[in-house]
Amino acid sequence: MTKPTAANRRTQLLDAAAGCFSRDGFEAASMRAIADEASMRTASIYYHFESKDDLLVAVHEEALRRISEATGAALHAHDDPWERLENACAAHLETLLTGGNYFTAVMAQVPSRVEGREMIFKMRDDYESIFSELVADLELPPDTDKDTLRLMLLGAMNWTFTWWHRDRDPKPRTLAMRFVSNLRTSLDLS
Amino acid sequence: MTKPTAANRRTQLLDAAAGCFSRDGFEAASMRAIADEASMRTASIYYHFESKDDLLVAVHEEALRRISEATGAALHAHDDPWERLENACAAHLETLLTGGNYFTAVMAQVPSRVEGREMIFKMRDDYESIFSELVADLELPPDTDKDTLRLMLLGAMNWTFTWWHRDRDPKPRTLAMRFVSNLRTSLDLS
DNA sequence: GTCTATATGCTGATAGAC
DNA sequence: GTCTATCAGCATATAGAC
Repeated sequence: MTKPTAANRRTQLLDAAAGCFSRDGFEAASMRAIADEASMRTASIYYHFESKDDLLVAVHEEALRRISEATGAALHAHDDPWERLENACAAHLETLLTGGNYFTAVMAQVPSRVEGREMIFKMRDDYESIFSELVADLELPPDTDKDTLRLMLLGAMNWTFTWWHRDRDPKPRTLAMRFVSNLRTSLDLS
Repeated sequence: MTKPTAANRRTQLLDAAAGCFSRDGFEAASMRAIADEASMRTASIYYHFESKDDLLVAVHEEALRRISEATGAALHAHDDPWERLENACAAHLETLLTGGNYFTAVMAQVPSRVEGREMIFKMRDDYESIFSELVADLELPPDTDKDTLRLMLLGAMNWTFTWWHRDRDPKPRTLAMRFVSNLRTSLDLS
């Protein structure tokens, strides 16, 4: 039995916001709907959060905290740089695709007028720097552009949320392995 | 000197809609703003389009018509399957990144309540089938999953619109070549 | 075809009681 | 901390004159 505290009411509200943003999109989600889903009145939200924009930033913070933790854990699990990359990709993709509302909410485009937009982009960049390090440790052909490689891999992974369905498509880990394998080996037999 | 006709007023309206959707996002863009940008009154829009949703579908139609034309033209330009793929990717990426408002508008998530959502997804699928054919023609190692390969490539390309800036990053064609090259050759030197 | 005028409803946010 | 009540504004869409 948990006592209701300011902290867990805030969490409850954040969950509700993630759910609404993820289902309806940020603009179409209303403060009323978020309040409903958290069993509160609209006005009560403003005790915990300054504004709707503030709520979006907080959802991003939580999502990036979670995925940083998951991907970061894979970082020191192996010696071989390619294996480290594989594992980080698997963690990234698993979190993204099966991590629930927070990630669906975060993968949408951030509307241009949102206060705190810059902070959101900064948090993303910070997280993605994990992949810069992973790619930097690879031994690559001298003409390979490492930025392009990192962005290619992140793009392939991040785009999956537009098409991936749990019941139809390969498991996130399988997908991650295939992505890395396609890069690592030569696909040209001709 | 062009006479104002229903057809070119419609085009003007479509351009305005693409601009507003691309700048503000679909939900945040208002019919007033679209009308303003087309130098009309709000009510006049409804002579040409049934609803705001209808406008979004029309913008998608036009965008997909344009990119299909560009990418399709690259399809028969070469004999070698890898060269054909390279060229189709270059065309896809060039159109996406330098094709203006229509593509910025189309790359955003389609809100779940939009009437005509299914039609939009069908148009996308139809377009992307070009890449299924291109990948089908490649000679690949027997354990390569062709769906994963296609989706990986399309993901890498489509995600570029979240980070690419004209003044900072490589030209679309260069990027496309690097993407394909990363797949075609082996990156693992160890 | 485009206009003016307006219906109807929902929006984010605030004031102030409890 | 949460509530009731409400503000002021903007949304999409329609009616009907011209």
